[in-house]
Amino acid sequence: MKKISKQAMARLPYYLSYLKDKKSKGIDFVSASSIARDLKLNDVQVRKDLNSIATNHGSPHVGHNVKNLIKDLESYIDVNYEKRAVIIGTGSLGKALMSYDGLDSYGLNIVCGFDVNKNLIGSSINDRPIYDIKRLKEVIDNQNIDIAILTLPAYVAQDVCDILMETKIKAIWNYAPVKLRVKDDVYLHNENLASSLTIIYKHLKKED
Amino acid sequence: MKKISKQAMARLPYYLSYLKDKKSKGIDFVSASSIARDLKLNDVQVRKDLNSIATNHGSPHVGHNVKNLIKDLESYIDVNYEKRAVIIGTGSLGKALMSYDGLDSYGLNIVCGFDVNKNLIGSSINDRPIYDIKRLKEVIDNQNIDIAILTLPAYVAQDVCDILMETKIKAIWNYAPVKLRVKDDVYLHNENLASSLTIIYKHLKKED
DNA sequence: ATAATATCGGTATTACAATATCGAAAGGTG
DNA sequence: CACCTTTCGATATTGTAATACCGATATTAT
Repeated sequence: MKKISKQAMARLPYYLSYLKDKKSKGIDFVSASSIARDLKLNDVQVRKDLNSIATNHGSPHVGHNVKNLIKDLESYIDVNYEKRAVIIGTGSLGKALMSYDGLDSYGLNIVCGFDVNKNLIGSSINDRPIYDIKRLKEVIDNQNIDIAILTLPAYVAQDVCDILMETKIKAIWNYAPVKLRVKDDVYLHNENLASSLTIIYKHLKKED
Repeated sequence: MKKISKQAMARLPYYLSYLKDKKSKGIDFVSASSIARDLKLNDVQVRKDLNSIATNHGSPHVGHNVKNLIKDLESYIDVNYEKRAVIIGTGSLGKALMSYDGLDSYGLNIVCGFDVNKNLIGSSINDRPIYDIKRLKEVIDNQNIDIAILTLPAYVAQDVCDILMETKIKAIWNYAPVKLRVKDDVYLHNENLASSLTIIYKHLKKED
């Protein structure tokens, strides 16, 4: 499998969703050109992306086999292998993500949540228990947790992150608006809803 | 105000959060170099970003005035002016975002939700009512809604989007994994949690 | 007062992703 | 059966954002 850019990686779920839709409509072949048209991408870019992940080539005037492409994408993204995650911080965003099941189809299993609030500890959201944050290391190490989703206030994020560095965690999906220090072997991915809003606002102002 | 890139725009909330933290600790001046160190960015990049949005220059060996920078960032991002939004599709993700109040401080007011499900219509989440999706145009046009947040299944997204094109909506924040067709004067911003997951998964696999 | 140092802003340069161009191959059309 | 169209993959080229470099300036230290 070839190495592809982050941006290309981010496009894969769009291809997957698009192809599943085509498959459900009984369409067996699609060309890179038509994908590009429908997803508003450049056709060369689509071909490059697909070539990086597909095991078979497309053929001129026919395109790619839809079922094979789906299989290739799913295997490349690795949706069929269970990834175990925990949510740290069950405030409004953490609660929100614990209630959200939309990533199930990507093999993500949110096992439980953690908090410091005594009133929340022991309760559960969407059938997922909330534990005392003191149990972080114990739970992560014993329950084979791969991913920690950080949905907590900025000022405690680094402290919790430091505790995580003592565990077997492999990746952190950070929603706090800070850049965290992590060990080299832990992958850090930053998400920031405010970043999106900032971009949207700029476009609102243009019209005013 | 100079034009800055999308990526730079996405960094602004990090600067803002960082500076507010410094301010709360009683720090009055901060250098671009130290910001770069702490946020793990390149110092030249930070200077370029700050120069684009700041009204005052920083001075050598002193840095920038924290309070002024915060003011400049807030005014550039436009957090003090209320932006009114609706959530379309109150499934698990829509419900999640309606429960989330973290964007209040960015001036985002989520006014209400919309759904087709008779059981949900008339109820409310986090004190925000859920209306019948048939009332979309009426509510958006009469209540000065700027932003529509789309949290609905991929196969209905374009249909709803087409209805939105008949309203006064100014921007769409799309969480459905499809690329929508919109009018030129409506700004479309795509968000895809699966894109982030895809990138994270790739790094998990490396270590295995 | 003078030297050392940290920081600034502006101007290259580099790196990387997106796009344009091209010849070849497969299928359809007159 | 020859020709046109669509699509392919490979190889430039372009465009944009990140980074490195450089001279200038302000503060601190000797």
